[in-house]
Amino acid sequence: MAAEKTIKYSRQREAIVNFLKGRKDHPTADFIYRHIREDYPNISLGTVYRNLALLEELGMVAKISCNDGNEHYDPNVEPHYHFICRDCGSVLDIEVSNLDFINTLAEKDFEGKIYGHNAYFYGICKDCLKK
Amino acid sequence: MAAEKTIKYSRQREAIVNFLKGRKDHPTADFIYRHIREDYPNISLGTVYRNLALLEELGMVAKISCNDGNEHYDPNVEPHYHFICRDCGSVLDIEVSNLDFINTLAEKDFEGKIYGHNAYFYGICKDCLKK
DNA sequence: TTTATATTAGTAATCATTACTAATTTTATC
DNA sequence: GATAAAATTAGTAATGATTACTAATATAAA
Repeated sequence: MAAEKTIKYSRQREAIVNFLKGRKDHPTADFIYRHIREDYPNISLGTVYRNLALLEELGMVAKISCNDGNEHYDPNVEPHYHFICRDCGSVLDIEVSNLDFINTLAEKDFEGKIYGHNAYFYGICKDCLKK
Repeated sequence: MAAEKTIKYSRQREAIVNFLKGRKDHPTADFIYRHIREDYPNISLGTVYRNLALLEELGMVAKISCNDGNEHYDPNVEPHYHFICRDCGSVLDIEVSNLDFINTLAEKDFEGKIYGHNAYFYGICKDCLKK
């Protein structure tokens, strides 16, 4: 029997959610920490990690592992694809038509069961193209 | 001017390459270390990491970051797709027809330049389906 | 063989993330 | 509004994967 833990409000958590919602680049925990510090100088990095993990558990935030060694966080939990800029490293949303049919393509000669996929696109973002 | 470093043979490196070539599951550095230790009890984990990095630099090994927190290594450097089993966590090759056209789909309404993509398929592998 | 240099084993350092703990906040109840 | 139980926090310590350092060893060319 899981002892459900009731969740109490915290300003730190609210600040984290608000900060995330205001960004398009899916920052890392450390980036969030350094920026929220401007408003809450005493917040600790552990609090940021703990809340991000909780928010993920609650389905309010998605963790994006995009192979740069750091976890990024996305307030948009709807399935969608990401683009990673080779120059600046930022992780951006990219709108792509539904690609679920590639699961069927992949399952064609595969002896296991495929439930889903994850895809990242690589290239140069709009801002870096200008430079 | 880059001072090119000549590369000398080492049995440890050879053992790493051979071990990797004999596997289908793209092991982690630590897994390779633990197995090569059976033949070379004195090999150190650092040697495994250093050689894997060198082999990657030489284009003889590919590093696969598949979101399970550990880097996996693949002796097949030709572009191909991977499958990750939700049960046992193993990373397997999966044969899929060329999917480069999804780059074009993704670039449609995107203001940057797309050079490539990376996709992972998730599900249950053949062996775990049996259980 | 000799000699220069790459490589190694072993260990220490780094970096992101997680765990721990006493003090503080939140929130339900009086 | 005061009280009390429980969640949350800040601060710090611990973890785990990976990288860096160094003196000793292995390789390869002369």
